[in-house]
Amino acid sequence: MATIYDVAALAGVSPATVSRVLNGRAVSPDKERSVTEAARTLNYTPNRVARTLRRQLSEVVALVIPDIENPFFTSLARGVADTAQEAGYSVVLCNTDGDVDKEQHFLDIALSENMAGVVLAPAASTSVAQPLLDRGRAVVAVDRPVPGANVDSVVIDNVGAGRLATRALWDAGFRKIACITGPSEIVTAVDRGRGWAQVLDEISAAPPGMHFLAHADFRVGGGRARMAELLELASPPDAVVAGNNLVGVGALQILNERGISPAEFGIAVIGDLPFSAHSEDAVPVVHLPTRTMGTTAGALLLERIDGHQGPGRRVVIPGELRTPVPDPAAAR
Amino acid sequence: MATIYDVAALAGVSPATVSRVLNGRAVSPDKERSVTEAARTLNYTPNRVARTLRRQLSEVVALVIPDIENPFFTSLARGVADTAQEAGYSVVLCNTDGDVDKEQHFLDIALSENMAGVVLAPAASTSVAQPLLDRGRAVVAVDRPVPGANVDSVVIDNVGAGRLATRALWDAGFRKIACITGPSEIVTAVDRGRGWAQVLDEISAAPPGMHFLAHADFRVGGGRARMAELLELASPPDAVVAGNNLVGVGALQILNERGISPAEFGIAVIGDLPFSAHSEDAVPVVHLPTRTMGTTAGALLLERIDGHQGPGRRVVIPGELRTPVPDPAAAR
DNA sequence: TTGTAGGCGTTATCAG
DNA sequence: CTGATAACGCCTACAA
Repeated sequence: MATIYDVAALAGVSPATVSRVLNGRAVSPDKERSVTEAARTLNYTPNRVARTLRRQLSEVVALVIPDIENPFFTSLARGVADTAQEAGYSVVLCNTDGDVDKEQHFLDIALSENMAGVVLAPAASTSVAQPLLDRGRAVVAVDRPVPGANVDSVVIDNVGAGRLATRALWDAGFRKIACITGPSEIVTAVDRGRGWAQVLDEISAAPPGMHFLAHADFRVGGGRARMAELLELASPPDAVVAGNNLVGVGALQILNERGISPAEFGIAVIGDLPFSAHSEDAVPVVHLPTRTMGTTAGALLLERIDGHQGPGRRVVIPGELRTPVPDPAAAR
Repeated sequence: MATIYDVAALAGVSPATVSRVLNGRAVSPDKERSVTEAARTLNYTPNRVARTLRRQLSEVVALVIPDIENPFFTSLARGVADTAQEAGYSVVLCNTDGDVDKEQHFLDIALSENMAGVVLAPAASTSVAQPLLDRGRAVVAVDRPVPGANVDSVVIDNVGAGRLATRALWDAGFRKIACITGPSEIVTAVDRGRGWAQVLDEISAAPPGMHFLAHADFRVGGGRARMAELLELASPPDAVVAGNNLVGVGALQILNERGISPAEFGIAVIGDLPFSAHSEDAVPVVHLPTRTMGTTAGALLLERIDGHQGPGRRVVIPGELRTPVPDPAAAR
């Protein structure tokens, strides 16, 4: 591998001059030309490892997410990648599988690899990015907050999303509305459940009890299991709010398997249903602009990397209710 | 950040001895103890950048894929990550968006970051990993082959998968079977189309012409567009083979929107339908063991990293036809 | 503007 | 078994 010394020798200048050319600093035009030419003929590529060691900072940012198979997070990832790559940073994606230890491991690596920053969708509320912050590294939390004074966060208005979904079902005439949200350790999940409870407390003469609030894991299997249980209840609900996209898929699976139509049993989903092949799936959905969350998080991260100081900023992004329009083709 | 010198000073030994302890080399027990203790009290973490610079090789492998939003690739990614992390390597995921330039960029970075290896799902058949191979880096191609003598590859038996899907439709009684496959630049897509053509040539008295073979991009939108076109044909098909999972989703969308049931118009999909909420989607599917592809690719990569020499190995993984079982609940 | 030289933190070589 | 020392490739004072 050609080094900066090889280029310098071929160009007849010092390594320092080569470095200057590479980094766009003032150099006399003729030397600049001979350096770029020498670099090209040697097929020279700067060694990023050495550069990082010297500069104490690499041009890589990490994106740490709990579930790479959830379209919510892959869409988010694209947003982050777009802004970061725009600014010349490479993005490496780390999947924690919701495992706090794996997450910690990745954060350790981000630190010891001198990565410029981390966008973190924390697996749990105990996630700790303090070592990174102590070293002055940029950290932005996304989807869920992270403890720490100087971390920016980009989150959904989860209470509001829960309210929108619940309200949509109420307005459609359903009166016994249940909710399947995520694990009680995940703030996002709890908040969506709170939104559900708020609306019903405000609006309903007889708000349902807590037996209408189910906690699933945020996967298809969780949605299936809780949905099936709700239907077994002695006094079952007539509608359900699904706490995220995958829970929504699971719940819809159960309803479809049992031949229950959306007209008889209402369902509204928080988050966008992935890869839906059916217009019957055009249930009310609270659209979550995941890509925007990603670009926003990326922008905040870049600002921090560029030296922005100050306390953690908090960007709250509202969900947007989308009720299906009657489809003339399907209604034929 | 504590360095190896700090630890050495606190433990009363030389940096070299600390390094030996860290790397599990022979050291007297008492010194070993004082070193580990000093490391703990200083909260010492080895600087991976410096280590990589010195060793000329990092403990990171890259996985380069064309579409992070396609479950086919995320599942693959989990397989690769599992085996690689098992062996102590960190996996960084790079999304090329099918863009050859982005792909090249990531390969350059893998090189200049001294990464140990790359698992590459190439965006195009022109993808060139030669610079990596020249530097002795491990490279494994997955899903699609890559030019180069010493690259191992893990691919689907795409012709076989095309045959299975087509045969399933034929056996179900359909006689005018079309095929929507991927771009003609992608070998995977072409091979699946060849499988389709083979079966019909062998089995049909009047094999369809090439106007029954449509090339879409491998996305939902592509499946939709081509499916709609096929239905407009003066003499339309009565069944279709979808060339991948996303094309399958798109084709199903069109069929569902028009109220066409799988009984009247047959569809078989190569690849697993993601997040399906409907048992009507239980169409014949050629299951592709993506996770296994990932673990296999990871294993081959690790062998190469460990010094395995020799010409490129080729692992071909068969698809597996899964026909839906009649669902008593849905049939009620 | 240009060159010299030192150091980023680690590991490997070579004496002892 | 242990320690001093020289790299790994680059950047950046500092000096010219």
